Amino acid sequence: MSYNSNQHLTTSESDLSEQPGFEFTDWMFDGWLNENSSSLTDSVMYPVYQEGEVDEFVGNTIQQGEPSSRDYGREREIRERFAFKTKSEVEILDDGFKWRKYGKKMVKNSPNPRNYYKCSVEGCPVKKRVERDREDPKYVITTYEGVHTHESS
DNA sequence: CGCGTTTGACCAGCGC
DNA sequence: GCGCTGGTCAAACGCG
Repeated sequence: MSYNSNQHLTTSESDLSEQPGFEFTDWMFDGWLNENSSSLTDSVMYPVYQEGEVDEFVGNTIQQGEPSSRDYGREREIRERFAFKTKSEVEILDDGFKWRKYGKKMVKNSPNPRNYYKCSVEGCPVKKRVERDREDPKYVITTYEGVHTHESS
């Protein structure tokens, strides 16, 4: 756990539906750790990697599936990974961490690019991906991978 | 100058 | 092998 939610406004349904951006909170970490997130109307977090199983977005729901063979090899390293999607006009959501973009890719079956970010804090291994929901462009899907080795700044 | 973004090149896995 | 794909690197560039 590396986020001090007291410094930021709390997430609420109204905040998320009104604001183009949103605030990252402990709830998101806790939700996935408890493996069952509470739900907000416009922002739902989905655990995507737990106990060697991979859940994937299928429309608005999650389906469990086999981990890809690529993931198998890295299972231990990327245990801490989760995704959530947020209704947002912008993709740049300030979650309290400093990110450096290091790549952009067009992915198959989606007209939208996927952006790759890395936490710019020295030695911190955390990465995230940001892309628009393929069939509902009003939503932004963010996937976090790893655990911060420091506090947010 | 220091740091972040952009962008095409590069790489590794997989399927054929 | 070859080509496709998703992920990363890094050189160039932009900007305070």
